[in-house]
Amino acid sequence: MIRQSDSYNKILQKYDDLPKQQKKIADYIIQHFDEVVFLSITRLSTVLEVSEATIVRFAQNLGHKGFPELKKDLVKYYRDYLTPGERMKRSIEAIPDDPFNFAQIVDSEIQLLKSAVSTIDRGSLMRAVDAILKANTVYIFGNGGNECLANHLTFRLARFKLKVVQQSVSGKNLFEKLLSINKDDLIIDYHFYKSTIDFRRLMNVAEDKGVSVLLITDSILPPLIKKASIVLHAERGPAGRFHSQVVPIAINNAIIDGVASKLGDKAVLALSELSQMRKKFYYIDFADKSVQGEI
Amino acid sequence: MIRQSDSYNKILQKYDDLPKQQKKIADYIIQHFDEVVFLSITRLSTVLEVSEATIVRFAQNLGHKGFPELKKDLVKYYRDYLTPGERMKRSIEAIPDDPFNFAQIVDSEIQLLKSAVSTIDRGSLMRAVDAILKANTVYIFGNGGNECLANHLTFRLARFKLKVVQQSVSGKNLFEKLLSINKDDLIIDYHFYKSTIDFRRLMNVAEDKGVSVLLITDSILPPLIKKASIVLHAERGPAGRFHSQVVPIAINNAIIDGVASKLGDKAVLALSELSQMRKKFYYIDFADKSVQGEI
DNA sequence: ATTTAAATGAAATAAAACTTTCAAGTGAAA
DNA sequence: TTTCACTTGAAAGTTTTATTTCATTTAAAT
Repeated sequence: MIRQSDSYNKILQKYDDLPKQQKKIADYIIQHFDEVVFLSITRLSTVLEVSEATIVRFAQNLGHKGFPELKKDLVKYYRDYLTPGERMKRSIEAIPDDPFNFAQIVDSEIQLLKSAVSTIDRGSLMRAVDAILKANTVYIFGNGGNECLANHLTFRLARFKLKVVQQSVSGKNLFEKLLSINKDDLIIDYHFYKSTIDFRRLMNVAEDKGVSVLLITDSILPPLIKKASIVLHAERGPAGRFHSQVVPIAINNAIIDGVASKLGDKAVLALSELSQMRKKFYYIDFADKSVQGEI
Repeated sequence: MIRQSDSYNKILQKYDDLPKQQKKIADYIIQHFDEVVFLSITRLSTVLEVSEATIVRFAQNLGHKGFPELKKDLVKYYRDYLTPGERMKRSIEAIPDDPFNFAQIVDSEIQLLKSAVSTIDRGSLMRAVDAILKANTVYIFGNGGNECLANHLTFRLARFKLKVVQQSVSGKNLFEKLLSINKDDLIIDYHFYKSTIDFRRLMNVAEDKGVSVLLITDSILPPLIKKASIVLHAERGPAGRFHSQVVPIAINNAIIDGVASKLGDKAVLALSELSQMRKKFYYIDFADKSVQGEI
C-alpha cells in the first residue's frame, strides 16, 4: 500500500533503532495510514495507549519538528499517492501489453468478475447456504486445480464450527471416501470444463444414496448438471489464457457470507476466540464509533 | 464529486438561503472536498478570505454544533465514499437484509482488486518470476487460510514442469521440512496479518541457509518483511467480516502469467504434453468430440 | 432616504491540540 | 548489585484552533 513515501522510508530506516513504544507507533502508522491522517495526537494517543509525549518524540526522532509536521507529511503522501482508482487507470494505459503489469491482470480479473455477476442467482445462493446449514456433514470435493477452492471453503466453514470434510482424492480413494456419506450430508463439488470418471462416479453415488449435491461449475451441459441439486455457475473466462480461480473464490466468499449471516450470533461466537486476539489490534475508535475489524 | 453524502445534501439543500460569504464557503467545500477534510478553520479562512466567525456560522446553519463537527462529517463521508476499503464495507452493510446479493460481493471484490493494483510493482513481480525460474526447487508454504493459495500456485507451476513442493505444515513438522531446503532453492510464503512463531522460524532458517524468500503478505511491518528477498503486497482489505483471498489469487495469476511468458514455448510444450497424457489415461471424451484441455 | 433585520469581521475568550519538563521506570553495562 | 544512559507518562506550559461577543456594514423593506 505504501511504498516510496518519504515518511514511510523514514520510518523504515529508523525502525530498528526505535524503542518499544515508538515501534508501536510506527507499526500503527504503517498499518493504518489512512486513519492516522485524520487523527489528532490526543486521539492517536488514546487509540495506541501511548502518551502524547512519546508520539511527539517519535515525530522528532524521524526528523520532524513535531507531530503536526509529521502529520502534514503523511497527509501529503496520502493525497499524492493513495487515490487508487485513478492510479490503476493510469498504470493500465501507461504500459500496454506487458506480462508483468499487475494492473492488467487485475483489470482482466475485474472483467471476469463483472461478467460473472449475472451467472449466480439469489435463489440458488440461498438454497446453497440453507443446504450447508441443514447438512449433518459437508463433504467438499475438488481435485487438481480445484483443490484450492475446496480447501478455501472447507477452512472457512470449519471456522464457523460446521462439520466439514475436504476430499481431494481421486480414483479408488474417492470411492472409499464416498462410502461413509449418507443422505443427511451435503456434497459440494467444484467441477469445470467437462465430465470425468470421478465426477460421474460421484454423481451416481450421490444419486443412489439420495445425497444432495451443490455443484460449482462453468459448464451448462445438461448431463453434467442434471443430477446436481443446486448449481452455481462460475464463468472463468475465455479459454486460451489459463483459467482464473478468481470467480470461484468470489462464489466461495458469497457462500461464506451467506452462511455467516444466517448463523448470525452463532458465527460471531464461533469466531470469538480469534476475534479476541485480534480485537486489540484491529478495533479503532474513529469518529466516535467503534468499528470492528476482520473476524 | 460527492453525491449522496449527508453533508453534501445538507449544503445543497440550504444553499439558496445562504448569504454571500457562506455561499462562497459552500462552493469551496463542494469543489474541494478532499482538501477541506485536511484544513483547519484558520487555513480555510485564509484560503477563502472569509472570517473564521462566518465559517463557524456556516457550520451551525447546516445544523452542526461547530466547525469541528462539520469537518468530522466531511471526513466521514470522504472516508466512506472516497477510499475503496471503506466504500466497499459500506456497500455491504448498506443492505443488511440481503446477504445473498452476489453482485454486492463481486462489487466488493472489485474494489479490493482495484485498490491492490498499486501494491504490486513491476520490478518485484519480475524478480519473483526470475527467482522461481532460477530456483532448483520451489517450496511453497501456506497454512490455514492460506493453504489454498499455496495449493493454487503449486498446482499451476507444476504444470509448467517446474519442481515445486507445497508445504502446508506447522510446528515441528515445519522444521523437518525446512531441513532439506538449500540455497539454490526458493521459498515462497503466504503470510498475513502478523508474525507467528512458524513464520519467524521459517525466516530464520532461510536466513541461516541463505535461501531466497518470496513473501506474499499484507503486512508492511519492518520486522516481518525485512528478511524477505522479494515482497509482494496483497492488500486484503476489510472485506466485510472476513478477508477475501481474491487479491492473493490475482497475485498468483500474475506470477503464473509471468512465468508462462518467460518460459514461452517451453510452457506451451509442457502443457500440451500434459494434455496428451491426460487424454490417454484419464479424461473421457465426453461429447463425442476431442477437445484439448484447459491450459 | 430611513429604518430594520441580517450578515460580517475584529477582537476577546474558550477549548482543543501540541510540546516541554521532570520524576520515575527500564534495562544494559560495569 | 549498582550505575548510567535511555525511555516513558503525568502534568504543566505553550501554541494553535475554534467560538462568542460586539461594533460595523450590508441590503432589503418601508
